[in-house]
Amino acid sequence: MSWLSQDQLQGLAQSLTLERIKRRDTIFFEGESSNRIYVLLSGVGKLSFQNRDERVLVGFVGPGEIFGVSSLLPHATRPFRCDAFSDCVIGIARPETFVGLVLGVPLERFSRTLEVTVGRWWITLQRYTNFVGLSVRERLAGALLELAMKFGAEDSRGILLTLKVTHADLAELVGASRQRTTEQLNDFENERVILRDGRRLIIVPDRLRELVEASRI
Amino acid sequence: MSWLSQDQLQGLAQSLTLERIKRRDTIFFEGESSNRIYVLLSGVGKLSFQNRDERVLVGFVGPGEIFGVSSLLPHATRPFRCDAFSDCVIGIARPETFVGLVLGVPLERFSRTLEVTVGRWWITLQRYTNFVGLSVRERLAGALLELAMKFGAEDSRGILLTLKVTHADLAELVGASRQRTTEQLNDFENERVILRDGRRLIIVPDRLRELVEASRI
DNA sequence: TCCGAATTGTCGCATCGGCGACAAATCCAG
DNA sequence: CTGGATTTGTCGCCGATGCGACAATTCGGA
Repeated sequence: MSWLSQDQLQGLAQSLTLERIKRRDTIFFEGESSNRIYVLLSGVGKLSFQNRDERVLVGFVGPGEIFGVSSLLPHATRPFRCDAFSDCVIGIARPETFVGLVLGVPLERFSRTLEVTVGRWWITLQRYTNFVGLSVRERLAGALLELAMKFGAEDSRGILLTLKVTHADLAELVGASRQRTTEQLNDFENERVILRDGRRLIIVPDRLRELVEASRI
Repeated sequence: MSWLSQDQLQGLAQSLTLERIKRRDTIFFEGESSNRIYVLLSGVGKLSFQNRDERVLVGFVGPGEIFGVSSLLPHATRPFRCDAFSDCVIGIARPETFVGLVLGVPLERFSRTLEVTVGRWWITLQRYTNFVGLSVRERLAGALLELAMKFGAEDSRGILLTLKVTHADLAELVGASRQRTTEQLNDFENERVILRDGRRLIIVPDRLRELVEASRI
């Protein structure tokens, strides 16, 4: 914790609420709204989430690390859950207090800065973690949906992708072969999940979302 | 760009250097040291990197977005390269100026805060993007190396993992089946890339690194 | 407009890896 | 110390997907 001045350390120590967590107990659940930030004082934490029927272990938290960071983003919910991998002692703080102490800036301002700068990482990380264990079909569905959100224009038939991406681009995006991507896109077209206007894609978000949700039961 | 006050917007506008980039030209390369931050004023950018022999497309950058964010972290190099996916107009700023304007805090302070809070996301994102297109063998090698860095203790024979992880844990971490993970760990043991002390793992980082590097040619 | 280049469509084959099933080894709580 | 629970080791089968090859189509610059 040597990144703080002596004063800051003292201030932080005072505003932390300490708690002991037994091995395998949960510190927070995925989907909860995030209004606390944590410091791991001793032990090891485990970040994970449930993707379809399999657990994805996102990473471990070591002593001295700060976690539960989604509380620093605007209107964020926990994307992962955190369990004690061994017996832990944690410090709990309100994000307002934490940011005020460490940076001397109001949380709201810091939040917004985070959002516009590292927000993309956040989104991208969620895409990648979600993709673990999913088939090409599902990864592609997710990617199309994300593209539609970002580069879509309303159309009578759905959302028109204003970005002219080749199948090879999409393949690189979802980590699949070009051929498989072509085949899957054709399947989607047959199922009316996407339409084509020349080489432009029109996405029917509702149908696509069904596919993605189906994988998230 | 509505997240800034009128004053801030003006200040930012003044300190941005504008540049036009033609489609397919590169804005920055992976591995470069990051000392500039960018705002995409028009066009679309593409973030990608080369993993072994295949390109991984990490994501697209849309108008109004800020990119090249690794320049906000201490001693960072670009993890991805950025190309203009269509003709672009970009604004370039020094990170010091940007942070001063947006937050009114010295860059160094902000950097450190970023590092201890969202730094883990950064690392994790790199792990996940690197894993795309790799075999279980290579993913496992990478994960072991990461664990050794984080939870390792020096040992005469290598790095002793102080974390007692089961094969099932490792499997969840790399997105593989438990059986496959067991088999691969045995292969590693036969190749003397890892050793065992009971159920404790001892990692020989040099050998393991060879495996990971081999995949990165 | 026209032609080479890029993109899309479609095979078949080889392989990686998931999954069920079960035995063996090891651990831990009483 | 001991017995059930957990973890590890090992099969065999099979589906998903990568990859090479090539034709058909479409695009975009001269």
